[in-house]
Amino acid sequence: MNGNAPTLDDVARAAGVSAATISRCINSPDRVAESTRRRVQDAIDQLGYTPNFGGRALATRRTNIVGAVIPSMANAIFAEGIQAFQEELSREKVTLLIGSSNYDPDYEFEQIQTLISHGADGLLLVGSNRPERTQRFLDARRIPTLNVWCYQPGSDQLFVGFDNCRAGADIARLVIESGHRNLAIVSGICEGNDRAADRLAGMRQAIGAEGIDLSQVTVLQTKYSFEHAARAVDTIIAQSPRPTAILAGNDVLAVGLIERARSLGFSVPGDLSVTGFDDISVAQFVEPGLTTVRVPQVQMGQRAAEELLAEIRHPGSGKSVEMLTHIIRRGSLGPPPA
Amino acid sequence: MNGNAPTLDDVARAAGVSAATISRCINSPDRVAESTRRRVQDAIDQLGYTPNFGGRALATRRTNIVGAVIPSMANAIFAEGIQAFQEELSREKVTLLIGSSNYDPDYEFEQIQTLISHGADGLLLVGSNRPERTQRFLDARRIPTLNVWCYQPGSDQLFVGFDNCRAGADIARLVIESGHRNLAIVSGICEGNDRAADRLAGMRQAIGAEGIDLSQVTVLQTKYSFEHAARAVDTIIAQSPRPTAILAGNDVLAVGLIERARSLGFSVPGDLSVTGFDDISVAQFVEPGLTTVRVPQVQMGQRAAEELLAEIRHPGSGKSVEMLTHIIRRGSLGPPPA
DNA sequence: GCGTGCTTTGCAAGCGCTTACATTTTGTAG
DNA sequence: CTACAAAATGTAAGCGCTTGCAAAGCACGC
Repeated sequence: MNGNAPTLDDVARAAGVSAATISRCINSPDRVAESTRRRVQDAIDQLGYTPNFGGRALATRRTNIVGAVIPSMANAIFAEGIQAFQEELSREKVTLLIGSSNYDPDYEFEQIQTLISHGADGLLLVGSNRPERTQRFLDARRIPTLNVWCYQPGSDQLFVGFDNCRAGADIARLVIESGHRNLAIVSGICEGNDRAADRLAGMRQAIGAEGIDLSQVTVLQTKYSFEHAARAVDTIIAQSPRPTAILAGNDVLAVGLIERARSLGFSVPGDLSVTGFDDISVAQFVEPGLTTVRVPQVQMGQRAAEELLAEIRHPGSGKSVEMLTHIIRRGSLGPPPA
Repeated sequence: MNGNAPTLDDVARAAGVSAATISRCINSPDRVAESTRRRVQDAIDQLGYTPNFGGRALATRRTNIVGAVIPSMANAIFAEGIQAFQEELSREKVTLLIGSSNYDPDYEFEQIQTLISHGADGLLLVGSNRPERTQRFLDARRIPTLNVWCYQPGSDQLFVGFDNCRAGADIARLVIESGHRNLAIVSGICEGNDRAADRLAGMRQAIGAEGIDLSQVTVLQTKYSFEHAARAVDTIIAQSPRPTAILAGNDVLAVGLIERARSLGFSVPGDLSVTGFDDISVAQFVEPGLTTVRVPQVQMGQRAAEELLAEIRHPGSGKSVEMLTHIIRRGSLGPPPA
């Protein structure tokens, strides 16, 4: 913080009124006369005054900060949702403090502590299965917390998300309906990642329900990158009988799969169909376009902001919301080769 | 912040010492007797005490927060650099507060004010040309500030970045050396974006220097998205003589260009060469791979953190650093058609 | 026993802000 | 023109923490 930052008193002196009036000008402008307000505003602009956060936090016992911990900032999946979340917050003059956990529960806990100790009034977290310890801490502190990207009906926690399991089942069913019986799944790493795990579970469930022998379905778990997906392709095409469709746990993997398959000389979807999950922006620009599950990121972010703020302002008033996903059909899914 | 959070006084009472002693226990443990320290620590653990951030900020006039304002969180370009920046900061127990400006100078100013009023000890900003008003505010407050993604030798501001103009010239020169004389440029929007403007300027400069008539080179400025790039292609291929190479101001545009060109039946690079800028991860996965300028994002983020912290702790000690870019050659650039 | 210099602790004054309450100004009806 | 309510503004008491300063405790040598 800066030594020469102007304070309320400075502004008060400049405007010739008391500090209290300045404070009111800022926090409840209608309780102050029009003329004074203008004078005060001038003084504020003149001095470049900004309220001191510490002082304010101390006096109101509110920080107007909410924290979010996302698995990673280095990829686009969470970016749009977080952006929407932030926009919604800033409309309410609430600031967002972001931490990233690198998909590591311990690191997530650390980040949560940091956010709390910086006074976060509430927390946005991705997914829901976290270690005992983390949950205990959250409960003990009674921090309003909201989970996104998943939805668990009947839980006492707050969710704004969708049912990954069902969505996974939906896309698997579509693939089967297109005629495929030889399938492979390339999932993200499921450990510590309930979204990935649920998607996979949903896919398997649907596949089993359609009467396909699950033991014949290769499942590969792989890191979130084009490269890792490419390697998975090599494994899969070596199998016999060769799968005619690969279900990917997310779009990055799917794109990686497609690129690799094509550069190996396979036609997509002629020889091999591929589906994704997330509908990130490359999904429609890859050749062929990716058939995938559209996740309503932006609405999710907005709604999460609304509900979390509600919960913060009036504990108990935030509601869980289930969002719906739907499948976007593009060229990457076709019938199996004859 | 939580209503029932224990305070210093609570701990003091529990431990049977004064609040001052507790404070010292936390901030300079060696100034307090071993036995007391243990007793105090017990009380702290017992109560689950965490220092109140507001109170502390107020008293020390330090927050250990640094702010960053990036143009957008919704794309991957800044994500990796910011991630590195944050990792470096958290090593020093400094927290990062992120704002995004949506490429809008007014909004950027607003975000800067928010960050400052939340007590940011220093600021990371992208690019360097901002409105008079913003600069005045920054100067008046004497906030340690560091600019990334660009480099201006001889400025009194702090930079950790590279010379966009030179890099733009480099890639243009490479294209020309590959034999192309009919060029088009698809740039990002330059207004309020010195990186885009500098890249474009560098390209034009190099093109002129190679004896090509600049008035024959179409320059399109377009928004940052695959779609907008696609539209640009339509304009460019309608020209006569048709350009044999398109220089894009960034990789997203370049990828959009390639996809569109190919879906119109043009071969890349057979009929049309394309180059990008940034080297984002899709660049190597698009078909053909994108010839582009590699920007050392991660190092930039790390180094920025170091220098900014230095400047915060000892004003005047932060140094500007010029990073180097280099060209990554992939398949998208070839000789012009015969 | 006492003064000396040290370590350990407590006291109390803020840091900048909000807000309940007190006071002044203004508006309005009688 | 007065009386009184309502609106506008001021006063001052904290919010939880740090820190300069003062006081107290201690070991030591004389």
